Amino acid sequence: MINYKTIMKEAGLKFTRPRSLVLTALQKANEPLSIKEIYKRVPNRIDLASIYRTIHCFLELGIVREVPLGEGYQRYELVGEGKHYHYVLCVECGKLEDIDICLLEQVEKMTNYKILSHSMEFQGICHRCTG
Amino acid sequence: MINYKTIMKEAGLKFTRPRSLVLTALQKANEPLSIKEIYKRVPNRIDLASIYRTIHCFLELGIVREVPLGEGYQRYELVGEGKHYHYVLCVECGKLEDIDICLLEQVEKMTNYKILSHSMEFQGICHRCTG
DNA sequence: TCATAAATGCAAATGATTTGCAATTGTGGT
DNA sequence: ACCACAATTGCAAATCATTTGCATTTATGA
Repeated sequence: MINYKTIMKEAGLKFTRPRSLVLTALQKANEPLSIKEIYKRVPNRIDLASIYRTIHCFLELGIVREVPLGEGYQRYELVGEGKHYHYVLCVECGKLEDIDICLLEQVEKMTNYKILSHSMEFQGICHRCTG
Repeated sequence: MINYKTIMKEAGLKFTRPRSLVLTALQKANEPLSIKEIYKRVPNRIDLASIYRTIHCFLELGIVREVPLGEGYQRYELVGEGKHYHYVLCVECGKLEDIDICLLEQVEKMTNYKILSHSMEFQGICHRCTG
């Protein structure tokens, strides 16, 4: 179990109510959430600006990663311990599935870069929608 | 050599001056361009809205692909014949390099989706900036 | 050359994200 | 438990990317 409060304390940041609520929303979700979706899932209507600020803070801490699905906005998900996902979005029915591949290490070796973040998302038509 | 004029004609679209100029800008570029960069590189100041519309048209025709680098806007590049690229962006110095890997077929098999588009971009720190 | 649908430019609208600032709230020390 | 203070919030307004409506212009094929 990751102790987010400790992570934030060590970074000299406060563990505030809005931050806690955003974490909970992300933990409960079973897919990456947009800012608006987080907004809707958080009780007591936290301000949108605070959610944006919270997410940026989490991105810097490495708690959260960005999932760009080409929808015109970003989605975010908890990084969790080690393992992470990539997604296929069906552009017909909106279904989102995760794929279990990642090239991180391969790319670090190929490029000689220290990779900080990456995205690898696919858009297509799922088996059912293809007919 | 790809004949863009023919492609467009066959799709029932006009090969207009703005479209031609956007194509030229993309052909001359050695990296994916943002809408603003295209705007700046096109002579005679085509309207921004026309560039957006042109790019959408090219995306539909499959002439152009979207390259999301997490910069807050999109970049676009010509698809060319067959081969395409993925990128690593150095967040320190802004250098952009391409990587020669692609998982398209592997993912189509794994997921049983018809993949229409995908992104796979990396952000990190290049060898020189790491020191 | 002409007719006509398609495309453009302009200005205004939209949607996502950011920012300034006064009011509020965790946190560490007492 | 209380205080002091910096960090954070909420609100409203600003910004930036992208889209849209509409009157005017422009390729295209007859």
